[in-house]
Amino acid sequence: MPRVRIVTWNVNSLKMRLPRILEFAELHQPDVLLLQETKAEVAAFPALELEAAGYQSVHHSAGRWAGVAILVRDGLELGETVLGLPGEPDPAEARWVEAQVDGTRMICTYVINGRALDSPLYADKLAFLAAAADRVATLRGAGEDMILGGDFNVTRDDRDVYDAAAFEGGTHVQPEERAAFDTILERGGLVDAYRHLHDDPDDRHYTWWDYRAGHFHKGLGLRLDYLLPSQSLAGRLEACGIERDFRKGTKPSDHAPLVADL
DNA sequence: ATGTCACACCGTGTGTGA
Repeated sequence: MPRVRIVTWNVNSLKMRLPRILEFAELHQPDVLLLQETKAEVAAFPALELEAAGYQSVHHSAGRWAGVAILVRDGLELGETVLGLPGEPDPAEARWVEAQVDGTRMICTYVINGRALDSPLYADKLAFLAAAADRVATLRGAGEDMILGGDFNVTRDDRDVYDAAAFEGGTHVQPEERAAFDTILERGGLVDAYRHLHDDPDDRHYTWWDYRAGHFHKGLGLRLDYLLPSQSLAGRLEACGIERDFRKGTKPSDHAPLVADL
């Protein structure tokens, strides 16, 4: 695989965010984009606009909610695609899509939020994370290199949370969620690309900020978005960073893009 | 500040999901 720039970005509606996505593509020239929360019907997917910008795409749609897509720059080979995750709680929610890109499997996921610890959706979240671990273990066993990226709705440790006390008793910070995340890394043989390059005890950089109450302006965010390459690819990591500028300006998503060069 | 944004629906607001 030649040097690639890969991006994960929860865009919170592809339709609303298309101008910012095209702006981002023009500025940063990514080779692969993993997009979550497309919130677009199949027929509403802006394939022609993306083709005009130089990208082929695969979209797994759930209509008005969730939805994930992989965009691949012209010149890279977009091969086999897979829609859905074996064993996921509700396949109709469209939270997992895979595509072979020049022989490397790119995977884009939007993990179930969970809402609250006493919600059935929280059990579904843990089940989804377990199914993801099974899937990456299967792929690893088949000898495949991969890059799994997306919005995991989990922080890995308290560095990833602006105020751990404020989240006590809530989702996104629980030890069982974090353990489920670590199991994905272990069983898939994957590396947290951002932490691989930025592991200072005081490194506090976030990828999501609530739209409300000026949280972005106040620096109150969470690190929820990840790029997880196979260990065999991680040695080639040159850079991994968060493009905070795309959380600003006109009609931003509540997530910033996470970019890795490898 | 319980503070915003985006979706669908016959809608000029309300419910749902984040």
